[in-house]
Amino acid sequence: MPAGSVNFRHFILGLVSLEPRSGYDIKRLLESLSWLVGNPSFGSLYPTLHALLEEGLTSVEVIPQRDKPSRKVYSITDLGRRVLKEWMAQPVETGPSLKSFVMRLSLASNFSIEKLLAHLQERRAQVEAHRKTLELSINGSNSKQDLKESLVLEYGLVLANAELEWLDSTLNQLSQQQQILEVVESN
Amino acid sequence: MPAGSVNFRHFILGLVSLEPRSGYDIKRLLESLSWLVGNPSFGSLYPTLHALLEEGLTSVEVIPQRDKPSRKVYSITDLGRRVLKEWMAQPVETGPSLKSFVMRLSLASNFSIEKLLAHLQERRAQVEAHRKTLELSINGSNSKQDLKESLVLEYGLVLANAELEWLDSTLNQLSQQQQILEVVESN
DNA sequence: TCACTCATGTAATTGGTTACATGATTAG
DNA sequence: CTAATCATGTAACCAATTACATGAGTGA
Repeated sequence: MPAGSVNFRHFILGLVSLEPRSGYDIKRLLESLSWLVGNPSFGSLYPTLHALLEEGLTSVEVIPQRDKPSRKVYSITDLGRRVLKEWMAQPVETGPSLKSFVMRLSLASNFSIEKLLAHLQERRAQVEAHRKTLELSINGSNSKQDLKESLVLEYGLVLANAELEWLDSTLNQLSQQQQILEVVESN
Repeated sequence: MPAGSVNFRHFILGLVSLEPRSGYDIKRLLESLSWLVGNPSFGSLYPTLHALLEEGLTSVEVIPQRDKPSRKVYSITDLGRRVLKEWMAQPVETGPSLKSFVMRLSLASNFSIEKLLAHLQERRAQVEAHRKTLELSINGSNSKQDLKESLVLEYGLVLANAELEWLDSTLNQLSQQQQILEVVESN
């Protein structure tokens, strides 16, 4: 069920862009991040790798190994880089999905500090909006749902607040760093 | 992309079990919770409603309205209740999915306090495990991924800790309530 | 007049999943 | 001798999406 789901295609392209990897490499990497971004099965991983290759966004190098199946290591092409850039530029869909945000975050951190700031700020705005609606429905006078006054909203609020706190402190740190860089550059 | 996705079927059945609702009702309800549980489109909502009906898990009452399309209000059947109960009993899939947990949480809060406690404890164990692996990879000496030492892990850790805190305090409160109830009953 | 809410639905497509197949090597 | 790891892949299936169709009433 693709609910609230996110292009693994682009994320995988991004991972390949960081350094050349095989499908198996990617799987292993994603395993450790599975809670945050999810962990696509081989059944979808390999086909997307094939698709990316066919569309010219990546290239392969087949590396034979003694006594093991040969690895297929994918690298990003110029075209791939262009497509990836485009994807990174467009806004993250609003909604429940931590995933899409985290995907971008993990890639953006390898890009410029400005882009990173932009992503975090975008997220901040979304979470802030989310927090407001939660608060409204908690104190809200449209009192007719059982669900509403339940734990769920409180739970959501706690997570939202924690996220906002982290976003703020991270934004602070980063913009300080940025200012330092600017000063250094201007000398 | 159906990554980490979850049976909306059962959740919808659960919503109908709380009180009879139409497809439109459900949509409106889910809208306010979209951040936490997601908000299925009509294109999937109506068909699942049809399927539930066909399988005898729900029944309909068609309520004609003057000057508006008639509403189809679904109620749960005995069979439906049995199936729902079964679903609630089986463990929540591990993984990234807030969604599946929140779905259950919002339904469980209408059930017994024991069940609620069980759900929260299950979640606690999962999040705790998640937190540990995150901490390991943060201090971890398997230092070769750029991603690893990036913001993502820290972000995940912050969210996990916030969730754990909330889970603990909620578990405390609830088990206190439970003890009080027990005392009352034994008198 | 235009857009939105109410209220239902279908068809085409997408992007995942599970289960399967292959096959050698290593660790308990 | 069994199970796990490395490493690739395909086929059948599933649950969601988007885009479309219909149609009256309300409010700017």
